[in-house]
Amino acid sequence: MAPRYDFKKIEAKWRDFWREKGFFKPDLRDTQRKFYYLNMFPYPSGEMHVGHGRNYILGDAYCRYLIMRGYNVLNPMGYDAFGLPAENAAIERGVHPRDWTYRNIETFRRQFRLWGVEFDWDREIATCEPEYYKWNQWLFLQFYKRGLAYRKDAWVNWCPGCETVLANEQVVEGECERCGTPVTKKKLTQWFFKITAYAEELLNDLEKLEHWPERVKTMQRNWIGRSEGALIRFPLVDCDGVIEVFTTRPDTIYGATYMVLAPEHPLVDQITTPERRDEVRRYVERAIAESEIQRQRVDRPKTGVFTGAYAINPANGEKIPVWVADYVLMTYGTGAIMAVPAHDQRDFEFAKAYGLPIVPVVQPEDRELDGATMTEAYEEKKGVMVNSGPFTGLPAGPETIQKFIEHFEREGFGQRHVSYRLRDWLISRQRYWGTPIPIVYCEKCGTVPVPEDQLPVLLPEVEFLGKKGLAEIPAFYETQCPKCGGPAKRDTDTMDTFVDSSWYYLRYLSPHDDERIFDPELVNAWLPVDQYVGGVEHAILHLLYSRFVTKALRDMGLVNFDEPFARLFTQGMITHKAYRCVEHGWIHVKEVPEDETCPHCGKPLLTEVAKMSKSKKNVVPPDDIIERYGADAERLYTLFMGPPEKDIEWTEEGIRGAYRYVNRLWALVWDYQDVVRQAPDEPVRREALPPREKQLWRVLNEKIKAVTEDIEGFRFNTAISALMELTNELHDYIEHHKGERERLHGPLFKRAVEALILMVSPVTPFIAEELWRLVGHEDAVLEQRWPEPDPDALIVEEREIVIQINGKVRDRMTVPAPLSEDREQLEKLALERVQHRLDGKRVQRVIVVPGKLVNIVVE
RNA sequence: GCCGGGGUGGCGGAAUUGGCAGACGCGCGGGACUCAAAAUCCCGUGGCCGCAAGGCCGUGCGGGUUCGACUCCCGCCCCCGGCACCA
Repeated sequence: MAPRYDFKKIEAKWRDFWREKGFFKPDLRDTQRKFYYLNMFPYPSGEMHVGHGRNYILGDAYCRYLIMRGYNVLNPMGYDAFGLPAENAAIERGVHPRDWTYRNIETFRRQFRLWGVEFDWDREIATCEPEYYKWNQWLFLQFYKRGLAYRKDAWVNWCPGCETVLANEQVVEGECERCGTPVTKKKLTQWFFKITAYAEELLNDLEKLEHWPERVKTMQRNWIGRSEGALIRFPLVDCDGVIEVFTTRPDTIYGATYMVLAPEHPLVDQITTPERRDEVRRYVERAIAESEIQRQRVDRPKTGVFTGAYAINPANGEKIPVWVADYVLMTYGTGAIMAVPAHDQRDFEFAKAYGLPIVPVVQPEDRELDGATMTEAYEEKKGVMVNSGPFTGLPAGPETIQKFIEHFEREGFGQRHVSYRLRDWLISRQRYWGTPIPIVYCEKCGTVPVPEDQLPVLLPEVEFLGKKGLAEIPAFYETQCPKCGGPAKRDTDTMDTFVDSSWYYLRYLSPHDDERIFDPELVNAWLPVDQYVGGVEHAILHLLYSRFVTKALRDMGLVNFDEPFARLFTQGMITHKAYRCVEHGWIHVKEVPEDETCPHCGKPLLTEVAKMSKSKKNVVPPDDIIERYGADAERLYTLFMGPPEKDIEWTEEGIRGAYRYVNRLWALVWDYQDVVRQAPDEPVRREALPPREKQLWRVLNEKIKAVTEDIEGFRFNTAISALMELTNELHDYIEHHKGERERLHGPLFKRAVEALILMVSPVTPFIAEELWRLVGHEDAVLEQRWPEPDPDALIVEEREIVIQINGKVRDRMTVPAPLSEDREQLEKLALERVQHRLDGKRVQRVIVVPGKLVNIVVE
């Protein structure tokens, strides 16, 4: 009888072993078999839960596998350590964000160790260290030099909850991505990174990323939002100037019956006639005050006001009124449109509401459009151009659109233009816990970049100030101009933390270099990252910014690749039931009794399956799981629970199932360790094996093949099920010989058990290391070679042939392998075999699929 | 509305150049061990009919192609994610 599987003792025994042996430290000079594996680095918030494990356990298992395959694996870890939650937590607890952050980092390190998740710890980085953020500042200065960082006065997203501005990417359905507060607009002077300069390339290069999930690429395509069309200038009547519009339908210009400016459009004030001024001002003020959510509701009625001004339609010389309406957005195109109500549903609704003329210029083939009776806009590009001057009679479509644009270009009032939804990346943040922007404002010299040799601009060492930023710390912002030495003021904003994470994967190659941002030689040798893994929530934000920064660095000559991440895998979330009592609110999962009633009042609890969060009190900490079932069981369950890209619910039953398997594995190897240890180390020859042994030999090699292929494809769930099948097969084999160990085939049994231990080791490294010693080895599992299938073992001597009648399985027969390829023989044998079922029925046809089946078609 | 992904037992999920649907695990039922329970082990487990042998039905719905469809085609429904007054 095996002694109890004492996971605590075993895991404690091996916990520091791999680190001490240096298995996770690559030799960076050896790039022959290099593999750069990377998990998205975490934000160190409190402590990790089992959901975080999805990411890191997967990565650790994959890297252990790669090491055994002989790869030189770089798998580093760090912390995205700047950010607002640190400030908020610090405000709540009265500790400095730095202390809170470092305490969390300490917890994360402890948890990684408990999990057996190993990295090259010499490369650990934290973005809040001056050693790191100095290079954020350096990067900013390089961007500034090249015009990729610029300051402008703009309407920006403002989160009243976080008291800071946000990038467009951080506004989700009108709300702050972080805190959910409805976002408002503010006009501020802020720093931007010119990501739009790379819009076209960011879009086109998505095609190169064949190993990225389709949905991430689609999301980025949508986000970039390319549309082709034209810019057209409409001269104003009675005053100088023009209104420039962007349109994707230049062919409908003859149907433009009015124009609309966004409420924030700078021309609004200039062109509004005195008698309309009050009304326009009221409308504009109200529109600007409204939140983005209210304004962006698709279903709300169109509103607007007439400015009193007119413009000339440059195509036909007609005078058309200029309106202001909030359905036109200042942030897209030029902030102004030509309105063609007959062919644009939004313009149509507006025209109907305000009695503006509707003039069709595209007539469909099957009906006659009439502006007076139309009930909706005709948006299709099919039919014939009408009412369109020299274009009348042309077929509607792309060719005609081109002709229109050429006409505009000849006449000089418009030109071809591509517009993007993507806007420049606003990087200023009015917060303390971030990278100071290395810019000084001098009354004499203006905007002056901090010289590179004066970096880093350090965050001031202050008692934490609560919800106040650098703007409240004179000791920080009062400075001298680097150019003239006169009194000057520092920029008091910090950078968006997405700047920190947009290049960290480059820093891992030389994390402590204080001469330069990274070592280009190493970076070019090791990048792009071979495999990047993280949550899909970064599909746009982090991944788009990183792609942009990589391209910018390439154009500076610092890197020689176009894309930072060759392969991307997005793992799903782990969810858990959350319980709520109508009276007592969220109830912690640990306090919920078996019958799912409230521990305070006994009422039945409401349940929902949700992402683990402190607020819903449904967080499962790994520490508890490891205490009760061990890290190996948690790792096994995490990888077995389902396909890693899918969201999945954590259950107590599931972890128990995994624990059972680890126990079974322990007992199996323990009980038969002597058979393995004493077996002669001789090759297994298939021909020499008795039938049951032949089967074990075949199954073993099939499973080696299956497990290997599954791990390569990140299908750990099916890899583990194959390992379980192999374990079951071994049990069955032992059972076949009634557990009499002298009847077991030593060399074969040894091969099978050892392959099982090695193949399970990426998933359950602790027990694997222990079992490996138990069967008589002195060196480490990570020093072993990954098992290879023996092609000879995969040869099948007999095949089972399915016999169908009319496509339904009716019988099966086992035939020698060579015979299974003989169509005529198979047909004959099958007919004989099912003769009794065919009585009297006429056989019409027989389909034979060699090696697989015979289908007899009757009547 | 547009784009992407998906829908298979009580549950998580396997299976695709069209060829045995439900691997593996959970749960459940039965048995062994035990004074008893837990743990463990063994057997069973898609539904319906049948004592059984066996039969019928079955991969969201409706059609189609095919000897044969979870898999391919056409038309729908539902769920998840992204974008959305983007001109």
